[in-house]
Amino acid sequence: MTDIRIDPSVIDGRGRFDPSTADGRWQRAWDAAGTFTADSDSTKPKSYILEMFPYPSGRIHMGHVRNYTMGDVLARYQRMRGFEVLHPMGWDAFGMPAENAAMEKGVHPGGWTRQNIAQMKAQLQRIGFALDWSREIATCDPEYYGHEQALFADLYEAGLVYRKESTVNWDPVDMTVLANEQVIDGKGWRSGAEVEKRKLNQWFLKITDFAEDLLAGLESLEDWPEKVRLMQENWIGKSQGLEFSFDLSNGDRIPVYTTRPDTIFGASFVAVAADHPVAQALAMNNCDVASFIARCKKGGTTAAELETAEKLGFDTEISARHPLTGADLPVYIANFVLMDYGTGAIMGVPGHDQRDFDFATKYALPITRVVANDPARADDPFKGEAEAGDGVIVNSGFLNGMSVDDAIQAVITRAEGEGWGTGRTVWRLRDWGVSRQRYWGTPIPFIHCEACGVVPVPKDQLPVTLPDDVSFDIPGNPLERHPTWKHVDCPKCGCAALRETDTLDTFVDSSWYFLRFASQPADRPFDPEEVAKWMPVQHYIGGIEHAILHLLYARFWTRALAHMGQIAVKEPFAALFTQGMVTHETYSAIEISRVRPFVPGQYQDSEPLEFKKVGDQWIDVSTGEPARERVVYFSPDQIRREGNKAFIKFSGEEVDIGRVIKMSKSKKNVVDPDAIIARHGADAVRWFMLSDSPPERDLPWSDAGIEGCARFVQRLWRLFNAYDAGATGEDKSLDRKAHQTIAAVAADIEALGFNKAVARIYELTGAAEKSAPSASRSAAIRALVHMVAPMMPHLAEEVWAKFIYPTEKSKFISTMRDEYSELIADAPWPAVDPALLVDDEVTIALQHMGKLRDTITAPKGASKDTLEALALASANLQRSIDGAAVRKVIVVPDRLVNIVT
RNA sequence: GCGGGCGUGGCGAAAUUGGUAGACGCGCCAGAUUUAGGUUCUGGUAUCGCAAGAUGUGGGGGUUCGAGUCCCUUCGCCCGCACCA
Repeated sequence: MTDIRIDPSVIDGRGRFDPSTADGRWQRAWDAAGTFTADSDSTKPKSYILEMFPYPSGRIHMGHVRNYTMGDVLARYQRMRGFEVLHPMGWDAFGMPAENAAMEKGVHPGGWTRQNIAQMKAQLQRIGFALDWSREIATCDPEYYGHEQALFADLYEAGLVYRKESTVNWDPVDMTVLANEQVIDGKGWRSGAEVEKRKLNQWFLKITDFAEDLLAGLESLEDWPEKVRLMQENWIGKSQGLEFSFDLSNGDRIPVYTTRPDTIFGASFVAVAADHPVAQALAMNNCDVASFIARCKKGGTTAAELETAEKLGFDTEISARHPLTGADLPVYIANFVLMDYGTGAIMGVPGHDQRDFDFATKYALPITRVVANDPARADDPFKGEAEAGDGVIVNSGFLNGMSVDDAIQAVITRAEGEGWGTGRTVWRLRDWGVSRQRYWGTPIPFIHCEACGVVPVPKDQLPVTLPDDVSFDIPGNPLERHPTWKHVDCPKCGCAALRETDTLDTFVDSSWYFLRFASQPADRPFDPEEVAKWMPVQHYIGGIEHAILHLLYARFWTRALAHMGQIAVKEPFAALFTQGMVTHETYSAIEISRVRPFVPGQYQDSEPLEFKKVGDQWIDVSTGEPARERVVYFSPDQIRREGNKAFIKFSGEEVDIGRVIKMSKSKKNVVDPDAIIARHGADAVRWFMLSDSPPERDLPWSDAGIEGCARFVQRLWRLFNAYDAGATGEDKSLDRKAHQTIAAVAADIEALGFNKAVARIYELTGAAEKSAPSASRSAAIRALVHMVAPMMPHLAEEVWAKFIYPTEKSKFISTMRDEYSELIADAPWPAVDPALLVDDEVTIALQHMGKLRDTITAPKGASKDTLEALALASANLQRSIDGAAVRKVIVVPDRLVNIVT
């Protein structure tokens, strides 16, 4: 333990807490003492607290501050509860923004990233987080991604890695692959060219091998939010259905898959995906088919785009024989059928599937009802949309009268009996495509040899490091066009071969980083024994935006490692918490400007710009042409608020106050944590992050709010300043309040109800302020210092060192050594006396017909008869009853009496 | 299109198993302190009403002695959708 030796003179003498000196003082003290360095050999019980590590975009934003403050409170609280806590921090450092910066600013992605990391680390340190920086990792360091390459090779050996053709967004002008976010309205974000779908040979991870297990595992994740489990369940999307084939008039067969075999009699067409072999075969000899398929390839690859795109179909003029009715159904090629799901072909049942309904309506195909609410209404017309709901089967031969569920079983049984189909489980989950045609990522450690095929880079040659000498002035993958990097000798035969130039999806980097935090040997990814000491993560905190992909991938990766025997746990995160965003109102004004550039001489130089509104359009008065309207946003520090109005500080012009939305650069509604910390100190910001809004909900930032928090920091300082170690006398009600608060705050923190814990601390503070000096009051103040220590650690250390530790040390140190450790960061959570948790008096509500008429005070645990007698003695209650006959009296002990007349 | 979520004062919100709706904070109002502003302290603040009282948890309906909480229905807003991290 370090000796702190605070010189009282350095602590602000004007009676105010001064974060500008105190924050740094205690951050240095924790650092010097190694307070937050996790010891994996400790005999204490272990607790691993983890927040999702940040992408080093340049600056810490308020969302990070909120996220890490929550984790920090948990980490510090757990330490006070006697746990050895692992609370690490690192950087999810690969990704596109670095390449974008390289293209826009001409900097190297690595240099840009490392500079950002240095800056953001300094910012995090100024907030005073209890982090073990000795375990810091950045995924862009070869020391990290080299181990990742080794793990990838292990997965390959275990048969969980393979290559296949897959569709990407292709920008035909920039000749480059585009991410979904780089496709805007179907066009490339830089070139503006119409994006095409293109097939590439890519690397995949067999996450579908674990679909059943990933689904089943969700059951055990009791401390995950229900909604995240539901989202994952839907994402995995297990469905049971029927696979069967249609015989075609041209002699082919088309296997289709349906989750609604009960509606098979309602099938009026068959549709195949544009990539379907049947469609591809037709395209060979028919250019109409080929051009239709080309048309389907336009547009992006996102689910939303595919499913909202206008339904397009091409009648192949082939017919398919219905296996039960023998009817001939037309076969279409359709853009809404996906090759990746099921068999890439469907039976179209327009009556009971909305997409099929839209399609049938457009191409005038029959729409037959086969499910009805009531058998008598078997021929009711449709009201402009499909009916996907439950009901009774009608117009369906042997199925008539059955429920949907029974009919599904009946059709599967018959199909299997007659040999024309089989029941099959299909997953919505697809294998994870991890190939990225980019520079700034983990190189995929494989070599392509003409003779030997795909050969993994031997482990003793890892890491495969990225070359530094790359340029971003030409589109495309710099690794692909690097003059030497990809040329290597085949590790097997020694012949000239080519290195894989794809890099790994950055989600791979974040799928195992929590293991590397737990254990960091130089020669392998992690030490299983060390990992076992810490895993699983006890609390994992991050944004809801990761509810599906990151969390599913991390669960998969952990399972895959367990499958290979490398670790023992299957679920990486025992408890998950998804926090809300930090929001701020927006300030905007409409800027109206001349569309045509100003041409001297065309009109008078001195002529003022004048616009008038004609209908919805602004018109440039001098040219008569439509003017350009543009929304301009202003940042909060450019704005002065007055009542309900907002003005630009500089010009005094009034602006519109917009909605409270997530802080974002484009809307300029960001508040920089650094500026706030410089002004109010770290503790005020931390307190604000925890106050008011429940942590899972959005937190609206406000200047008034942070100022209120800064005032509360000073209010606590004054209360702690009034601490009297020698005070005597007992204040029983304050004792009760203090102990109830200690217990409730502990419960709130454990349930991550920080806003509630904050409210209780306010209440106890108010009660302590109002009470006269007494031993009880001094105890309440000591308890408060402990309780705020996880939330406002700098203030807590300062008051501990100045007001409490020096005076109490000599008195108690022999008997209460732990509580009186020099740093409050090392102190235990205050003990609770259970006898003080219950009140001896309670307030009883008196109701007449359920309406409140009076309240009385009664001893706790009073009998029903006593309460009834007390209630009937109430004048207010009697006035309401007004002599009516009492029919019933409901007494809820310690709560209420309700008279029914 | 599919999936998920959220609606309670001027604002952020709280409310064991259904049992006093609005704790706590912000803002606002009044007063005290201060040379002034800020700070600090005291009191008030759901709505209507002088009051008694009535109304009130997005809207409508139901169950119950009693509903923010349970059921049905309806409206509004937000988020995710596989190459953003």
